[in-house]
Amino acid sequence: MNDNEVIVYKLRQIKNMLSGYLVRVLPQYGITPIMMYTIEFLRRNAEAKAVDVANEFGLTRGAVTQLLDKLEEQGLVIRKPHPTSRRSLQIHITNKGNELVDAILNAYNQEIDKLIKPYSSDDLALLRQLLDKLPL
Amino acid sequence: MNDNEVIVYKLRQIKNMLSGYLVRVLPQYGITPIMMYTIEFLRRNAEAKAVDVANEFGLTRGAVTQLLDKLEEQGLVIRKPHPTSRRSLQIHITNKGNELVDAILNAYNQEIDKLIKPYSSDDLALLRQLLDKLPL
DNA sequence: CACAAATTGCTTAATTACTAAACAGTATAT
DNA sequence: ATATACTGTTTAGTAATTAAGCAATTTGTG
Repeated sequence: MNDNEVIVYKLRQIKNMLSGYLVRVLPQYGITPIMMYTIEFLRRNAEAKAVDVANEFGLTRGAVTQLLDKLEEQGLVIRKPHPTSRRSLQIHITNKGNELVDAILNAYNQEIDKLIKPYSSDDLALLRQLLDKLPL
Repeated sequence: MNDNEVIVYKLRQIKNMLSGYLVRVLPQYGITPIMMYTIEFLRRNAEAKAVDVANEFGLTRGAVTQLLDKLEEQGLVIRKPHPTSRRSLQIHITNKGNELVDAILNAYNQEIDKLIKPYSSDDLALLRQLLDKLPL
């Protein structure tokens, strides 16, 4: 295999490892991947409406209604009136929601840290430089 | 953010990008991620039984029965009698199954290739060396 | 301005992927 | 030989999702 093929293969392995970890661990926190991703998305986009969540994840608006129902039942988010449009929602993340996602991300990042444990600090700096070039 | 944090963040972005691509593209091929992964697993483990598929993906045996039903309906695999144990199955991937997965992997790898397009061949060699150190 | 068209969120019925539990046939171990 | 374990299947139920339609609101246009 040439460099290119090996790199593609390794990136897939990284993806499978990370996906697998999330799927195994999230049930312990009582939420699903889409619930986790939604809260993360709302953190990065505080002004996002329900329809934005639908577009971000390729869900229907109906699915988002029910997703928000569950998140709200668990006290992770609160639906609020939108400040400028009465047909839209503004979705507020509760302290509980933020703390839950922080805890999950913390555990998740520790898992990823295990991956890069073999690297020296020189390697890490080099890897960072290389990853910074990715068009993400 | 220090090197470590940036790397963890970038690895997550890579994972999200790859997962998202698969989820968007697989429906066009008429199969689901688990169907795709199952055929890939069976390619790497020609002697695998249904119960091995269940263990590999954390499914119940009942779920695998139905998964194989679908794969067989679409002509992607064939259940065969196991050569040594009459209570087990041997699962044969058809030409159609192999060709389908080849086509998907080809498209998928091209997508990943886009990611690493910015790299010079020196960068690629370096990146490969670094990725080779990952404990995967 | 008036009113048609588009947007937004919600509801409901159906679909899909899955589990849990029970079953039948087969293999293993004592 | 007989109990125990393994393998795959079936069935009923659950959870996440879509599609389609509704109501309220907003936007665009004559």
